[in-house]
Amino acid sequence: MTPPAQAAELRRQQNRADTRRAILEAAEALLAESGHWGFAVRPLVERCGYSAPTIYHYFGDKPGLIEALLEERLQELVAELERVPAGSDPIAQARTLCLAFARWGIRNPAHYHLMNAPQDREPSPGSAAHRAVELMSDPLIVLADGDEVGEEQLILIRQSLWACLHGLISLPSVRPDEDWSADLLESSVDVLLRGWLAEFSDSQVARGES
Amino acid sequence: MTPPAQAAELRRQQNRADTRRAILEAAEALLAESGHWGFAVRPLVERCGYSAPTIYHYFGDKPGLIEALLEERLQELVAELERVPAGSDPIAQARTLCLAFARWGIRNPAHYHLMNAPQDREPSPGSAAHRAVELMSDPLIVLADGDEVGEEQLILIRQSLWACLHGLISLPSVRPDEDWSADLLESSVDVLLRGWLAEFSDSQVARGES
DNA sequence: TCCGATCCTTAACGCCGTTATAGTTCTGAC
DNA sequence: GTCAGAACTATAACGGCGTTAAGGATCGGA
Repeated sequence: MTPPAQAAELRRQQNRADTRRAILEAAEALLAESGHWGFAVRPLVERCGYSAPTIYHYFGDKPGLIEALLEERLQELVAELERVPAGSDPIAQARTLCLAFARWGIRNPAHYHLMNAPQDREPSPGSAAHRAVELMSDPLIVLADGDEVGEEQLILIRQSLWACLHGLISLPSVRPDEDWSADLLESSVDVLLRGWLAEFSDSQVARGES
Repeated sequence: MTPPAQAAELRRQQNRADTRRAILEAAEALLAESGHWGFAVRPLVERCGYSAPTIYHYFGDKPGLIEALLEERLQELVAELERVPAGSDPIAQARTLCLAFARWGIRNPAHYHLMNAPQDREPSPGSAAHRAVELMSDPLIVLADGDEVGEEQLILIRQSLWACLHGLISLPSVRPDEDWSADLLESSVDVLLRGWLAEFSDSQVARGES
């Protein structure tokens, strides 16, 4: 490729990145204003100055646009999760990870809702969503390696935490009329972790006795 | 009112009830087939044989139709909740109520989803939804009367149970790809109730020590 | 110079919830 | 018996949604 061609290619890529960015920023603003309902292509067309086929040119379809929107916010979440030290206590690590994840969801209710919408794509292996799942599973893997708890029970704990966190994140945004306690998230996570801990130290005792 | 007029009025009311029932039954069937996405007025028009304005004549708008749909299923839930004996142990009662509620939600994922949709109306005081909320709160009221736990903490427990149950009900229907454990609901409810029980017997100890 | 790829637009399609308009039927009063 | 009006139902449309077919403009490379 000749030097002027390289320069032209660069400029083209830059333009492409710029329009993508402009559309995504308008989309973020629209989502913040309108919530997950009300987030539609046509208002986005009005706001970003590009026509609908342009948006489809860059993102394929609406789920693709949402995927790009989520990717950005999920990178923030991944950064927070990566800041949690592995440490020696996997329970404390799990606690911190759960709180970080839930607080991210509560801070970004519309994004969280879109993440669990039926139109959601499978997270590709390189995506931030995939990385976030890996990070959330880390302390459970440590527990599994430590042989302190069986495989099945570990799956049960993971699913229980996941489901309850989902409820703690989504229900307050679904029922804004309720006066939600400020301690709800933290105390619920504590109760869950302590409860599950007691569950499998009991089973250890049981194993010791048998 | 003359006797023939009474008969005519009765016949009219019967016709009205019959068409309402026919529309609702078609709607139930459509919801069962298509899920909460895909539940739309036009397919219902095709299925029930009445035109769209007729449906709007009977139910006002789509949320009104959904409300009528929910009312029926919620009456089933209320019947189940009423069958739970008050007994002497409010914890055991709460456990049974939580499990009954969650299993109803898991059995009727589309109805449960519609119940928490943004278009949902406030439950009117006479509705089955209102009655269900009352029944779910019963054991917590007993605990409050027993003075075993403070008002604030009671709200916290109620919200925690509500939110976690919401997650345990809705997440499996949102993520059908995950291989959800059969024990998930029951063991999670147990962990939560035992955890909260420990939480406020601890605080009783703390109060005794202070 | 001209080809082809890229970028972007206008205009439309088929779906949705909803409603204006109007035709039919049946009730109740004169 | 007649006639106003209420109740019931239908056709056809409106505006908004996600999406796309068709075509024009721009621009780098042969």
